Amino acid sequence: MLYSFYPSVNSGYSMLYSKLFGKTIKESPKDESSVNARLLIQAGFIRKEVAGVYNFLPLGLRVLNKISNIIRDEMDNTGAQELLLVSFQNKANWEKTGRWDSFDALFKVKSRYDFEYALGPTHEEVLVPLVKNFANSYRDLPLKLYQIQNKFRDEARSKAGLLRGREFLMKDLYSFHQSEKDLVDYYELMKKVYKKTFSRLGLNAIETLASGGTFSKFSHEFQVICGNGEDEIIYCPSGDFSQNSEITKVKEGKECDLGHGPLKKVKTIEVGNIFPLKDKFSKAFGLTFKDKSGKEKYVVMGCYGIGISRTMGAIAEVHNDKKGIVWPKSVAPYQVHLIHLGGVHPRFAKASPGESATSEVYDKLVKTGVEVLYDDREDVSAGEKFADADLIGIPVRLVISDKVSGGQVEWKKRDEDKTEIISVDQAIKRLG
RNA sequence: CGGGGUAUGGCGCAGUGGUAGCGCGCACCGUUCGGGACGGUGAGGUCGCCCGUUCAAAUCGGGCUACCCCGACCA
Repeated sequence: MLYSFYPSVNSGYSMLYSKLFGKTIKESPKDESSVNARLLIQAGFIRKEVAGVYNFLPLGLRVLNKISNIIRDEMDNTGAQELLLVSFQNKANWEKTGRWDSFDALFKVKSRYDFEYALGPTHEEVLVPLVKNFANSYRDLPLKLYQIQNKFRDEARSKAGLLRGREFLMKDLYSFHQSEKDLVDYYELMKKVYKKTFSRLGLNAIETLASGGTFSKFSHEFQVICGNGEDEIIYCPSGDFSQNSEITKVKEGKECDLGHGPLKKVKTIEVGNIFPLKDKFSKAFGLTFKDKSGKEKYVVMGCYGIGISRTMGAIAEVHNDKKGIVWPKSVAPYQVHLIHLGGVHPRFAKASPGESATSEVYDKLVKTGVEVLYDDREDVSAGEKFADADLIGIPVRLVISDKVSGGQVEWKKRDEDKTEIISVDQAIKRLG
């Protein structure tokens, strides 16, 4: 919560740029060419460890957490419960489903001794045996469990920054039902919930029919249109049809059945995917329950994933301009980028922060609960501060300089050119 | 996994046989202060790794590794 007793230092709500770990860099790294990686590295959100594996710096982690919390909110609203499963997984369970050999992106980890583990790329092999301990009766169903955790996949080729990594953050939810009918009801609900979740994240995700891979006969993907995406869909811009071009038999340009005009083919990023697993895994592990008449039946399952770090990459891919990232408000690391320009209090930063006009505004914003990144650097030109603010992409920029008088700020939104001078209180009202 | 490219200071780059340089950044001093300011001083590199050729290798030859891109693959 808010540390109001010590308002001028960093808290969960605020940060002094001079203290922020992870600075912007002027020239983007040459060994990255994807838009998301260049922007996110340049703006100080992430740093590459090895190919397809990225560290998240404080700004990046804030975005990741914003995304995660929106997803949590939506998942909890469907009656799901969050838990946290292991990354080191039991080899025997993977052999039981046959995926120890058939899942080719599976990382296999050997210990110095005779142990061997699967490094979790997905969690059916962990959760289904676990659920077996607790769900034995129709009274225990339906059951919806999810987690947010790093996944590992031994991709032949990682690429495009956060869009295809070997280690990435993912939300995976698994549902357990008495009947296929109950699964279908929840599955249909999740389609709506996914649509809404992505919309809250600032993405228009198109529900798309796709293959089921090693999981099921078919699945539904949530695809965001982006020229740099690696997927391709054929869809109706009016929203009643979309299929992954891997499986569709329909051709681009064909008239939509509902008369909306020609179907289009576009490149996309897959940010979510849901599968009706049915009894595939319950059979493998003997996950059964007793129904009302005492008959033993297989539990019917579904699973629902959202690539959280990939979604962050997708947002950066979609929401940017020549100057940098333009974060949607809901996932921005901070709501306000506060800038002080010389003139009002020359050398102000050498005085204790609480004494300058800008710091007073900063403290006021923080006390009100507004998340602020305050560029308190001295001896840095206006142009550089503006350039950094644009690069980082926080939705609202507030400037205090000799252009504004006491109690006022200059307000500018990241996605607009217009600036206006308003009172601090007005600014707070707008941010509320 | 096939093909292509790259590897020199924190970042971006130059340097085709004689012992490494520029811009940015960083540190200090001064001047600046609304769109990436200026002057001065200074720190920082076993030139990805190994082997070889040579009196001498960032530079030539061989091998390896890492990263990026295209393709194949991809809950």
